[in-house]
Amino acid sequence: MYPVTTIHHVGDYVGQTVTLRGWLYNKRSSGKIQFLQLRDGTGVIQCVAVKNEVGEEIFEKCSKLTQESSLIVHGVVRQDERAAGGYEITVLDVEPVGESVDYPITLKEHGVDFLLDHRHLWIRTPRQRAILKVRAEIMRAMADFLDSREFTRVDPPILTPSSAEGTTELFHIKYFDEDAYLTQSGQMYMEAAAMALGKVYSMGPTFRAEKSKTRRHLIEFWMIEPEMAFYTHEDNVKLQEEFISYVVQHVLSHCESELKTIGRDISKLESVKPPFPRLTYDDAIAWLQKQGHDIQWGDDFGAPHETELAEQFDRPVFIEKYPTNIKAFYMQPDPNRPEVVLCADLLAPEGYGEIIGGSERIHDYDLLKQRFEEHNLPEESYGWYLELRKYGSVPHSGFGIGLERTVAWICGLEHVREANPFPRMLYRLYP
RNA sequence: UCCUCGAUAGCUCAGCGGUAGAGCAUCCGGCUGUUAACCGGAGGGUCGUAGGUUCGAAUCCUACUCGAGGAGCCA
Repeated sequence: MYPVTTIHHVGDYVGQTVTLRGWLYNKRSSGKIQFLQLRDGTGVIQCVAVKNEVGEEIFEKCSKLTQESSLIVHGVVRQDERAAGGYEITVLDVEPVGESVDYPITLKEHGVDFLLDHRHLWIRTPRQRAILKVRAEIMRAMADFLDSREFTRVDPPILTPSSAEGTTELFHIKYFDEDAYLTQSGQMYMEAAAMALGKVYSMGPTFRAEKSKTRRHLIEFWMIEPEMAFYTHEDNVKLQEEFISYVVQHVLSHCESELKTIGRDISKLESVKPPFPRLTYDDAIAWLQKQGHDIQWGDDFGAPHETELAEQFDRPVFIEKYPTNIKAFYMQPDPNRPEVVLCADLLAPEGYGEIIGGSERIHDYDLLKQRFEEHNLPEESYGWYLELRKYGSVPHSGFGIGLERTVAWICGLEHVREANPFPRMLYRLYP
């Protein structure tokens, strides 16, 4: 019996015999020597089997292994300059575990459609593994940042009686004899939680039944939604830039090899530190008009507008104080200019678009009740939300960050579908 | 929902009116340092579906199906 370890830790065992367990990523052979590329989820390492050294029987076992067969390898860890990761294994013995016949994903090129149909296998490749590691590290950094600032994680429901904003299409399901919808945002519940616990955040899936078909959209995606009692718009924006900067710097220092595998140009991330540039909606419209765009005050930005605005800066940019009537009903009007609201969207650089939407929320009972009437929102569904303003209401703010867009930006991905392990897209529910 | 593009071997693609092709993968053989290894050989096809034009259609036309990229909406 030899110590069992992982590829990530073989450096601690140089000169010793260890046991590794994993899958055969690739194999090259040359008559009397075979090179087995073993992967175990923590990395890839080359295991060398020489016929004269291991003997006929073990050499034969190696030659029968096919791509993605699972196996246990016993061998000596050796430092070797020729190896990609710096270490190699000299094979003493192999134990085949599960065979793999006609593995569909080869090491050559594949099309997107084929890869998505085989997503359950595609995630085994080094690039996809690296993206999933970065995603996990981003979520860890987000939670660490918020936990260290005394936020409490609260999980809002996924089944809801109706929508938060009333605009987007929701997934409708039967809830026994009632109608229910899959959540499109936990925000309203987080507002209730903030009145109970002060500073809270959620992390979970949200659903939009929109027929969106672009590289920035998924039908099911994850949001992180912090909500803070007594926070003003200004406090909110400041928290967001510290939050994003912490996450990016954390990934840079913890995921160096993953970012390299993905091929990310990390010089574009190093500058992501506070303060972030800020434009008011007014400034942004004026700037776009100067660039020759046909856009008027009161219009919302399109994707090309967002890209052009963000391209001016080397870090994310806030666009704040949008016109009241193009934003959600619950946003607090600017006391000096009621035609705009105290909100900010954060646009990521390099054309990744909006990654955060946040605002100060209306805390006044009468104003919120008036908004309900203006937007024809049924009080039987939203009564509880209005009631929060009746019992010790306080100014409060929050924001929602789209996880897949953040992962896509930090990893430099072409499309958000690679940022989710099993993406749900228009026309794609399998696997 | 709209606009654009695509569908040929398991995969990636070429062929664009006259006998269905290549590389990779698979199988067989060779090779003691390979890095998407290489060299030789073999098997592998209802050219997305339906109809039309033509002496003849993978190729031209029409419809449909499926997918991709973009727009709108959003995170």
